[in-house]
Amino acid sequence: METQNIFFQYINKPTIFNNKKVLTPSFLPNKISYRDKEIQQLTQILAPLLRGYNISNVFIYGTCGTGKTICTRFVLKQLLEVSGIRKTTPLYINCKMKKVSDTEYRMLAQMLRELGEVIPDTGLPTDVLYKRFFEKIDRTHQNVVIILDEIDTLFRKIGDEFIYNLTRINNELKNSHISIIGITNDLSFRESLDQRVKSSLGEEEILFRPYNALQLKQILAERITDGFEDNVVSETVLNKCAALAAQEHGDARRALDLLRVSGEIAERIGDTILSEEHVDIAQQKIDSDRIIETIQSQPRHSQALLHAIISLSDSRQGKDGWSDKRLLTGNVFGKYETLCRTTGMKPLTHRRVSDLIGELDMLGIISANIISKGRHGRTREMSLLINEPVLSRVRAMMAAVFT
DNA sequence: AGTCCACAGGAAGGGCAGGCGA
DNA sequence: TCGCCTGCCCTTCCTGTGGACT
Repeated sequence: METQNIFFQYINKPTIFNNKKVLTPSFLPNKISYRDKEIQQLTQILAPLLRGYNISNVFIYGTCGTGKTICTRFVLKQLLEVSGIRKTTPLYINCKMKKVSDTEYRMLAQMLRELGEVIPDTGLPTDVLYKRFFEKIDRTHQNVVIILDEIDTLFRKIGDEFIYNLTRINNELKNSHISIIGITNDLSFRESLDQRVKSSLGEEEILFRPYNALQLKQILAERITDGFEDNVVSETVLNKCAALAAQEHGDARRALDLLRVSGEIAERIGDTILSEEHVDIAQQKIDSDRIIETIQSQPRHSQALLHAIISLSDSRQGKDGWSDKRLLTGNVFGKYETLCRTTGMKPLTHRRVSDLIGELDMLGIISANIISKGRHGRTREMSLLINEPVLSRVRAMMAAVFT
């Protein structure tokens, strides 16, 4: 008897998606709603490139999911379609990516790789990388537009010297020009910049305001038409996704994620129409997945540290008043050392663990504030920012890793 | 007012991995 | 192949800090 391929059931199964790509944040539509003014501003700034003129650096800011990145990509795509006197090359770098923008070396290496160069992870002096980068650009007679997404992260990690070097180098280029488009969610970021960087980077500024629920609804409706089969998404579900995302400061990316994940959940359980329950499950799943992925990508010692924090936090539950189990650096470090010993790991030093605590804080997994206990010294008091039911998933993950 | 604690966090340096050039 | 150089991760050493305690 002939055996059937195990994937047949999936091939023949009817899908509720028409084109799932349309529902991903990376999809670039032909038209972007409610951003005409911002697109026009950016177009005007970039337009001189077509005549071979140099352009100003641009600083784009606005909260999460307000269309900063997609509008920038949209305008650059349009620009590249109309060839100008001098070739334009966009270099897109997401500064939040680990192992990409942690150091000056890695940033330069990433930009050179985007330009087609082969660069080792380590071994070369940083000034050699600078030299190669500028030679490469100058040799090829082009306008390089460097888009630094989440530029605030870059500044926090490696300071402003890198950007300052990039902006200053235009004086040395004979045949090419570098422009920077800095994108950030952090509205207060610009105020914290060094004056000399501020003056060179923020020559032009564009502010993206959050979408309201009605605008989000319209944006979603446009994507639903292409993304889903007919009559899969009801008005009620559309309203719910738009309303939930509007609560998240008008985050369109969040709204799209909600829709797509809701669809995936419905499809997996064999439903042909999206319901509000699918959206509820999707909302939980998105939050949960983001945290789990972040934790999984951490080095083993960071995970052990988090495990120690969760264990301490658990054993504190139900106790009234502050006991010696408070999540203070000393207690957490003690627990971490014990955990390392039981699992055969060599514990890192107090100094290093202190930095790891800072990193977990920056990732939004824990909150760590410096407090003074007077005569009993200064320390950091931590609290977990992960709530149930995600915390249960994290506990299970930790148990699997450290037993 | 001075002391003291328990760290925070800066600076310097060691070990390792990897590239370069002779 | 080998010595030298570099970046990265980590340790070691050190100074600074805020507020309770004396």
